[in-house]
Amino acid sequence: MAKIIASKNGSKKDVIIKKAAGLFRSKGFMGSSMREIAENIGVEASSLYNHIGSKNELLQSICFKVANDFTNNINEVEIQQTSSIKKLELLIQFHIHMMLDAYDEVFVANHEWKQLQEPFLSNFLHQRKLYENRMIEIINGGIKKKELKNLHPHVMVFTILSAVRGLEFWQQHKKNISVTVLEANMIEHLLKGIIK
Amino acid sequence: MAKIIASKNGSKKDVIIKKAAGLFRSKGFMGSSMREIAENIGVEASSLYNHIGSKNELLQSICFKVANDFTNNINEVEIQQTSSIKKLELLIQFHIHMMLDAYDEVFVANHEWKQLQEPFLSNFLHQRKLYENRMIEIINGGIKKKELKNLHPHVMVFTILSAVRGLEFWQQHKKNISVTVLEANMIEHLLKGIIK
DNA sequence: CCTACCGATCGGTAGG
DNA sequence: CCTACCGATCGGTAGG
Repeated sequence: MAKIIASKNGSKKDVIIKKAAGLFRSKGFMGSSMREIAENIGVEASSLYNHIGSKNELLQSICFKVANDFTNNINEVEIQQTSSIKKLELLIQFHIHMMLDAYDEVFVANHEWKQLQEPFLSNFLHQRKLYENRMIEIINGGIKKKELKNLHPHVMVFTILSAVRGLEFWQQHKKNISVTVLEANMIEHLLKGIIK
Repeated sequence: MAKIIASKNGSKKDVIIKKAAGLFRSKGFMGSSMREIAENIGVEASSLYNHIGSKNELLQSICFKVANDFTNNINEVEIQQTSSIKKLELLIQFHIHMMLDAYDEVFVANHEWKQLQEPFLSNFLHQRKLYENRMIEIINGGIKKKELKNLHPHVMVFTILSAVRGLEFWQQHKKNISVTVLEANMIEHLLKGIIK
């Protein structure tokens, strides 16, 4: 009769979500069973249902927590009185830090959102679309003010967003490359290129 | 008693693999059943086993076809007598074209390789590691010849590799952006940056 | 190529 | 929180 131990900054539900995020990242949503999550925590699968409604609800919690974090950040960035370049830098920085602080969750939101059920799937995609559009607006502002090259804004946005997702790989090389180097190098690369 | 129709340039097995790639991309490997693949083709699930050995074998065929295509390309690029910049450009170009010509397969190789069984999983990761190392060597050459900035080669490699993966998103915007614009913009961005 | 079927495992519920 | 269990679905096989 083991028990789920709620931590200081999280309910039992949060403990389950955290374990689920780790498992969903390493084995995928469809490849992870409720029995595995339960085993990881030390209880029977059926006990989980005292704290959560369904497996899909776990995925929803993970995906929207991540989406909301990014939305909140761009809210702050948008109102700053600074150049478009600096705004992009702030956004990239936040993506890098999210990837380090909430690796499992960001990974799952990036890879498993397709398994979301309606209406959550549509909501998630809508929120991501809005985020992209707001990035495009920042870039359009930069092009108008001649801060940025006149490249296709949409291409720039998903080049940047995709590049920061590459930090998933980086998790395996943590020891060799420091966060500071990584951040500086990546921002340099994505803003100023690599040709000398 | 429907039959699998082999096309001119592919056996019945190839037809099954192609359908599987499409399904694995849209629903994930674990989220796709053999019954769904069969239904897509118009036969019963058990009939598939006259042409293939197992579900995992389908994933293997997809992942290694893609891996081999990339390996063959870097073989050709490496021996060319040209600058490191041109070599990177050729590699990026090939990634873009693979993403367009074999979208499903590249997507599956990128997202579902984790579901590979041993020893295929190790082989796949090894092959990818070799590819990355060869890109790093090209970049190191460019740094020595002062063609490229002295940034961390590994960070450059996965910034580039991740960025081209962003073309997955682009599939949804095909109508608005031409391949030519996309290719030129992305290469400009990844090599020379976006700051004016 | 199909019908018929196997054992295993799944998400989830009832009831205590 | 657990035991016991449900119906559904899975990958795969036997046999024709």
